[in-house]
Amino acid sequence: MSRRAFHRAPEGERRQDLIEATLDCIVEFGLKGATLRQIAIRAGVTAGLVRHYFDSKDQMVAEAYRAVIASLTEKAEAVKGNPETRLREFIVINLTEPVANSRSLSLWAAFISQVRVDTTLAEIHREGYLSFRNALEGLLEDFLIAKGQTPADGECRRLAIAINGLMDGLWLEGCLAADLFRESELVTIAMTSVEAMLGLPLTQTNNRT
Amino acid sequence: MSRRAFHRAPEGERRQDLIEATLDCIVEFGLKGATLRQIAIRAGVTAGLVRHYFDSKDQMVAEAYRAVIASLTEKAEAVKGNPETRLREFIVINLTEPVANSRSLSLWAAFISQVRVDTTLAEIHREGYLSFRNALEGLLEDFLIAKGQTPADGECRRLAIAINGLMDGLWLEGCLAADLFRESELVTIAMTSVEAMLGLPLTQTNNRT
DNA sequence: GCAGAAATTATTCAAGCGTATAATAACGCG
DNA sequence: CGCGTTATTATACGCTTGAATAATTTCTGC
Repeated sequence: MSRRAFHRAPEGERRQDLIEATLDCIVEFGLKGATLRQIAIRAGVTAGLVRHYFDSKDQMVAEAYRAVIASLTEKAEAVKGNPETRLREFIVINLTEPVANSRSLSLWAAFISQVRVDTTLAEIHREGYLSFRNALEGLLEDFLIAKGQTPADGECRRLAIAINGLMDGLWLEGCLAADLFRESELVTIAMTSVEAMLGLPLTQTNNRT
Repeated sequence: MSRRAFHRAPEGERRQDLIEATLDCIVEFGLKGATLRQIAIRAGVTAGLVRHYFDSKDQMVAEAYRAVIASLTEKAEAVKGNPETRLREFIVINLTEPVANSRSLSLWAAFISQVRVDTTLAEIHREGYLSFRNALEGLLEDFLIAKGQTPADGECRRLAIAINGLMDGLWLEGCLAADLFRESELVTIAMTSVEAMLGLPLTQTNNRT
């Protein structure tokens, strides 16, 4: 009787593989189809191994959610350049691959639908949302100040909410039905709309050709 | 040995009760927690009855999704009045109760996350989305024409996409974190933003005091 | 108020779930 | 090279799931 051959992976790597496999399964089979056995198959291990790396399946799923949030926000929070460029880049990043695609939406929706059920997930969510909106608010403040304006109290907050809403919504549309839009149509719409909301142009600067 | 007492309900009523119970369970326990037994408890019947009214649990869930879509769109599509009032009303309806609340979002997200998994749900979704956006596009066209404009080809489509995106996003924010916004703050933000995007004021008309 | 139809309950079933535990293979270190 | 550690597999367990079927109650029409 011979057992399956295997190799011992470094802890961090295996954990990441398991999380990635979890996300793959959620996308492909939904949250309820993402069983330990399916996840294990996807990760190329056996189901029992999960509990060697995580206290429970639920804990692994929560960490997988953290990974999703991170993948949705990390790029946008790392933009560099002058305020105008950063604001433009922020918009572009959030409305194009890899942030905007149907896989991201599937994952995001799967977890959001659990926020009411699982308080752990609810916390992870709120953290991510606030940090994202604060980043946008900072971007807007920098931009307005750079344009010589002194935004009134609460003005940046109001704009951040509105623009965040607009971008969430366009992101949603882009993820749900990418085929209904021409290439980069959503980015153009977002730029035009944000310009209208700010009452200022977002001229393309610093673009290398 | 005595069995549980019961009464025979009219077909339509019982079906509706079962669908309602299904949605309640999805909100409270998530899609994977919405089991036949839980649903039956909620509906005040026993689990076996479900298959007397539906071919399978999956079919019942699909019909429950149809009901959700209908509840999210029926009010907005019934607005009356002149174009400006209808546009205003459309915005208000979609950003206030009962369309905008955390229950709606939970349900919507639960189903959206399954769109990739279940082709039946995917069809129901696309139908609902397009009919909603078309309604908005018609509203915008009527409004612009009433304002003496002759919108260029594709202009209404572009505006409908952008405004639909904005409203989806604000709806999302309102559902996710209602406590972060003052009463009707989102409606105000939406109005201001739409005015900016259209380049036209949305004066409050026909309001009875 | 009885008979027949059918709505509802009760029970059973196989499959799949997450978890627990024991056996074993791989690797690092002397 | 062999030994101990532990990452990994394998197996078993108790429970829940959706579905199927049988038993029973309710209701309608006469």
